[in-house]
Amino acid sequence: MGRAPCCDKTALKKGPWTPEEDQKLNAYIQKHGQGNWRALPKKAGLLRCGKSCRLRWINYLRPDIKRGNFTPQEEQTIIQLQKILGNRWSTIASHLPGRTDNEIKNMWNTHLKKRSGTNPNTSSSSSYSSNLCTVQNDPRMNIVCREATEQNTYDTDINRPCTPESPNSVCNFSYSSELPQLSAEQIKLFSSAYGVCNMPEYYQFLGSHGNTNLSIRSVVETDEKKRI
DNA sequence: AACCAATGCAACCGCTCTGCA
DNA sequence: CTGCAGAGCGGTTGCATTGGT
Repeated sequence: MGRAPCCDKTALKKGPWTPEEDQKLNAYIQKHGQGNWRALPKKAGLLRCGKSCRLRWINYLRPDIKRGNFTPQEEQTIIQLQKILGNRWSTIASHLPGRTDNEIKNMWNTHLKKRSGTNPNTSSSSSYSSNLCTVQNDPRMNIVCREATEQNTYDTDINRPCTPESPNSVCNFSYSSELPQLSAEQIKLFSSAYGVCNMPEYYQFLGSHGNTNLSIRSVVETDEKKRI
């Protein structure tokens, strides 16, 4: 016995959306808001799977979607973040307002992958599921994160804010004691992804802690205090 | 003009994650 | 603690368009 299908596919329409369907979906969400995608198609009078409706809304109909070509700055951001995060498109998309994960993924696969010279076989996403995953392939980038299965203090969702109320959201990156410290360039890359700090100070701070375990939150907090 | 290959994008599929009973 | 349902994510596919011969 296999997994139950998410919806009855036999009676559902597939393929490109028509303007009428877009209008129905749009009208329904304007009136009732997002949520309960499974029930939405029926209520909105659409012969579509809930997943399909969600995708259509998120990637195309949402009012805050930015249309048109990517700016060079956006492209740079994608390249940098992909180096650090791997193919975590939704996380990357959260750094680019108005852009969707699907759009970014397509952009990467069709344009940026070639330009950045990334070998698809060594992308960090493939190593992400291992117990200790190296964020970057450069052996000097010794930021390793422990899987949640090993330590509950690590949270794989970097978007979730680290707050005192949710200690499990602390991103506990540890620096292996046998390995050299990060280069300034690597720190810059890392920091630009998280938007956390002022380079020279941050580099000094990390350098001074290069051989100890530390949490990103404490780095950020200490750095902010220093600047206040 | 006709054909074919390459490209780009929208949408689908299947798996994982999360919240809740 | 466990199992289930719904939501979310990333990889892949299919098709329309574009460019080259």
